[in-house]
Amino acid sequence: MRPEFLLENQLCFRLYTASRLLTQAYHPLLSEHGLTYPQYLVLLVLWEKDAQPVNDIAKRLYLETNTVTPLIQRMEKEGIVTRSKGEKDARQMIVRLTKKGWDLQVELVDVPTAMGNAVICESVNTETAPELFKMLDDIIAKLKTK
Amino acid sequence: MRPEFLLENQLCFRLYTASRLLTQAYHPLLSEHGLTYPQYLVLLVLWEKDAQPVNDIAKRLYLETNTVTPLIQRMEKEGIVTRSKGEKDARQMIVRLTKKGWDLQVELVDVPTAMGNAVICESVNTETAPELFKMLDDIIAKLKTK
DNA sequence: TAATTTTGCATCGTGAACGATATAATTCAA
DNA sequence: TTGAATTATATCGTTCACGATGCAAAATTA
Repeated sequence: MRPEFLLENQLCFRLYTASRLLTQAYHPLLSEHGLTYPQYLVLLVLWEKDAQPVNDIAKRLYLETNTVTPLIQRMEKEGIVTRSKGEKDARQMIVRLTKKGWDLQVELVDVPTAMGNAVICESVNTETAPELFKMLDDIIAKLKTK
Repeated sequence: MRPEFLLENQLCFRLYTASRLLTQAYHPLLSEHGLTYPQYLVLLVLWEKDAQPVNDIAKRLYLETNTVTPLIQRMEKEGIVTRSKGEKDARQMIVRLTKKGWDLQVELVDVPTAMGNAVICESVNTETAPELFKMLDDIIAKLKTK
């Protein structure tokens, strides 16, 4: 068999696996507060800047609106955000944090550090992380054609 | 806002995004042959060693059987694999490649190289790839508790 | 201004992921 | 050997992802 067909030689499989396992590691920390990982990502975006249209949130996460719309509708049902038509542009749906959405920022304050520690190992540490970030950023930049 | 809450500072988001975008890059190459990326992963496992029980395939991919079972059922429906009860252990479901499954190996022979080239950039190349692989492998090893 | 194109969002269908649960076969222990 | 625990797989429900499509509002162009 050609060596390229070996799972061990494939970058995508590593990214796919590492991503899934790390998301799984977030699970207990987030489900405790009724959140999924993609919902947590939306919160990160809104904590940074509240009252954004669906499209801006989607772009920030490199997702399509057909993924983000139902996701945010579920968050609305949970009372984490509100959705209301844009005043300047009636096509836009502006997403705003509720008090509950802001409160979650306090409740989840230790999550980033906990997750950072979860991956610290011989080859990935405060010294080498920038290199890893650079490589992943370059891969993302190369692949996002839109 | 605490800097840890910035999307830019989070490893998981990078892995999640890079994984999704790279899987999307596989899409045109695979859908042409009626395959999805996870189905392609199952083929990689079976090309390496045919006639494996569901559990071995799942373990190799770090997935649960409740993900792999329906996935393989779909592949069976497409005529890519067959499923039959294990003779030694009647609980096992042995998955075997059909002729169509083996033929796909020839049809997809250029995929690994094409995907490798798709991510080559300044910081990720033949020289630096081993470092990236090592870091991702260490992260995976640290996270797979089972 | 009227007609056309583009944009922003929503809906639908399909295929993962994955927690929870069920079932049958095997193994282990009393 | 019988009963209990374990193992291998399957099923179910929910939530992403994402291609395809639809629709209304806005922007562009004739």
